[in-house]
Amino acid sequence: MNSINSIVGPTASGKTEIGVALALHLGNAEIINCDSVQIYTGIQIATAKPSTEEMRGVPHHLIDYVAPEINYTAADWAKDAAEKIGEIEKRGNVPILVGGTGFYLRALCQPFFESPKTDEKLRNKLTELKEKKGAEHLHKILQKIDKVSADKLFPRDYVRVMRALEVYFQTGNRLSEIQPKREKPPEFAARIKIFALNPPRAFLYEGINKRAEQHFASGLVEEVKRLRESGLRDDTNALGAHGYRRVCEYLRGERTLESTIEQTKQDVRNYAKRQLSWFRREVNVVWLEGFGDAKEIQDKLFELCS
RNA sequence: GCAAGGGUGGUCGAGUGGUUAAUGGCACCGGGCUGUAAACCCGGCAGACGGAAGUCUUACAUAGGUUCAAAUCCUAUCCCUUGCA
Repeated sequence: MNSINSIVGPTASGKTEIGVALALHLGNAEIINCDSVQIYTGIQIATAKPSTEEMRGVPHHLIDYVAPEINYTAADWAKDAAEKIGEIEKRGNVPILVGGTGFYLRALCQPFFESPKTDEKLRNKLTELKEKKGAEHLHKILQKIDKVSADKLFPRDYVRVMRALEVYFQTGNRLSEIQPKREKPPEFAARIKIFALNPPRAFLYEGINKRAEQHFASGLVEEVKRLRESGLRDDTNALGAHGYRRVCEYLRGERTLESTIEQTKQDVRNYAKRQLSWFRREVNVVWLEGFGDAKEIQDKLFELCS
C-alpha cells in the first residue's frame, strides 16, 4: 500500500503551498485539512484557509464544513479524516494530510479510548465551579475520585482535570483506568509519513507578525463584529481562535486596538513554538529546514516522496 | 538657566546600606499534552565551567569617594521628564 504523506509545522511556515505543490507533483492527490480552526465555516480572515487560487485545482477536504457555534473535537476530526482517507483511496487517489494541529494527527494514528461525547451541561457546571472556587478546587475533587489521574496533573491544569472529572461523572469509570485502553490504530496509521517544516525562527516570527497585520488590514475587526451580531458567542472554539479571541476582548472594551494587534501577534508566535515542541517529540518525523514555499524545500520533499 | 523628580538585567517595573545575581510581569528559550489542542499547563532565563551540589567572572547611567559592607549614602559629569523662566 502507498504511504500517506502529511505536512505539518508551525503556523505560517508554508504548509499550504508545499502541500498543494506536492499534490500537483503526485498528480492524483487530494488534501485533507488537519487544522482545528480551518474546519469552521464563518470565520475567515484570520484562519489562513487557502483561497481557491491557492488550492490550484487540488481537491481539499475537511475545510469550511463545521458551523462555528459547534465545538468540534479531535475525536470528531479523527473519525472524519479516517472516512475521507478511505474515500480518496477508494477512488484511486492519494490523500495528503496538511495542517498544524498535532493533536488531531495523533488522534488519527493512536485513537482514543472509548468515551461518550462531551456533556455540555456538565462542562458548564464544572466551568462555573472553577470560576467560583478556582482550578485547584476541581483538582481536590479529582484527588478524591481518581487519585492516580490527579497526581499526574498540575492543579492548575483545569482543562485536563475537568476532562477526568467528566469521564468519571459520565461513565462512572476512572480516567486512569480506562485511558490505557486505546482502540486499535486504523490500518493506514502505519502508512502515515510526517514531514515537518522548520523555518528559521526569526523569519518565521517576522512572517507571523506581518500576517497578523494583514488580517487586521483586511477587516478582521469587522468580521468579528458581524459574527457576534449574528449571535455567535465569544466562548465558542471558533471565536477563541487566534485573532478572534483578542478582537472579542477589544469589542468588549477590554483592550485597545493596538494591544489587540500586538497580543495577537504574540499569541501566534507562542503557538508556533508550542507546535514545534509537539512535532519534535513525535517519532519518525522528517524535518524540512525552511519555508514550504521555497523551491529547494519542495524539491527535497518531492525526492523524499518518490 | 532655576526648581522638582528620575536613570536598575531584552523590556516594563520593585528594591532605597548587609540572607541581592537583584521581587514580579512580559518578551524570549525549553518542555508536557489520551474527546476544549489556534485550548490548557509546567520549567528556564547575566556570563563561563559542571550531571548536580557548587565554583569563578562581570553587573543597577559614567567616574571617583565614604564604609567591614553600596543598586541603595556623598561628590562630579552625562542624559531624560515635568514645572517656572
